[in-house]
Amino acid sequence: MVLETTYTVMDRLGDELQREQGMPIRWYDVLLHLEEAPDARLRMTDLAAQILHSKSGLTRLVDTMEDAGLVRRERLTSDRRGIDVVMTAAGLEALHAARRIHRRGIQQYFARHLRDEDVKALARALEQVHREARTLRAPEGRS
Amino acid sequence: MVLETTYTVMDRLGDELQREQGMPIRWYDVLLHLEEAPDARLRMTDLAAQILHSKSGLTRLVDTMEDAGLVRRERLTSDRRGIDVVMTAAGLEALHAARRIHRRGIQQYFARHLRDEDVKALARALEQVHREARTLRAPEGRS
DNA sequence: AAAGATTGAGAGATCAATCTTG
DNA sequence: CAAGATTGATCTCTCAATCTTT
Repeated sequence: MVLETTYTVMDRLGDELQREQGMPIRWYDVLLHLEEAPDARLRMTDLAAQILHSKSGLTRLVDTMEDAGLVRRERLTSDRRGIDVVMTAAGLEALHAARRIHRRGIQQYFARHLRDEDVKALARALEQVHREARTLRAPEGRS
Repeated sequence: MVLETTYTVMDRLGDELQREQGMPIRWYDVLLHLEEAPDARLRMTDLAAQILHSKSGLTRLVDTMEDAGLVRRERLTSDRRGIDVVMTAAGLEALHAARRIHRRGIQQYFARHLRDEDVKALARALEQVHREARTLRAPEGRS
C-alpha cells in the first residue's frame, strides 16, 4: 500500500511538472543535485551514480538538457578524461519554477494529510529504511 | 525523502524478484491483480487501467507473459471484441514463489524499521493520500 | 460511429563494447 | 592496463493510427 501510493503520487507529480513546465522529472532531479553541489557542477560519473543506474543513461540525458540550454559540459583542465556538468543561468531559473510546482504538489497530495507527529515519526523511520536499502545497492552493475 | 526512499526500496524489491525468480516486477503486478479478480481473469482493458497507462503496453506485456506460460488469452463468447487474460496453473505457482520473495523484502527493508503505532499512523494517512492522488488521474490520456 | 485490442513509431533507460586520456 | 565518457543494440512503455466487432 505504501508502495502503490507513493508510486501514484510520484506519477502525478511528474505529470504536473511535465504539463505545466514542460520539464521531465529527471531533469528536475539533475538540477536539484547540481544545485546542492559545490559551484553547481558535478562529474558525469558522480551525477550518474546519484540519479540513474547507468552512465550511458546520463550521457543521453545531459545531451537533451544541453540542447535545452539548462546545463553545459565543461572538460576538466586537470584530468582531461573527466567532464563536469554545470548548471546554466537558464537552468537555475527553470529549477526555481519547477520547484514551486513540485512543492505545491507535495503539499497537495502529501503533507496536507499528515499530522505533525506523523511526519516526525515517518521521517525517523524512513531514515532507517533508506539507509538499509541504499547499503545493499551495488554501485553500477548488480552482482 | 519519502519519495526517494520508497523509490529506492521499490527498486531493490524489483531487483531481488528479477534475480531470484527471473520475474520482472510488472509480471508480479499482473499476477496479483489476476489473483484478486473473480475466476482469476480480467479484461485486457481493465487490467491495463490497473497496471499501466496504456492499453498497448498491456498488449505487449501479456504477449511475453503468454510466451512464458503464466497467463493465456481467451476470446469472450458473449462479446467477441473483448479478450480475457486468465492466469494459468504455472502462473499461480510463479505468483506464490514471487510473493515469498517480495514479502521477505518488505519485511527486511520496511516493516522491520517501523513500530506498530507508526504503521497504523502511516496506513491511515496514506489511505487519504492515495485517494487524493488517484482521483485526479485521468483514465487514459491526460488532458 | 464507438468499443476493444493491436501495430508502428518514438522516448528513455540499461548493458556490453568502444574510444580517449592517464 | 584503468578510469571516464560515449555509442550501438535492445527492452519497456506511451501515443497515435488501424483493424475488428458491435
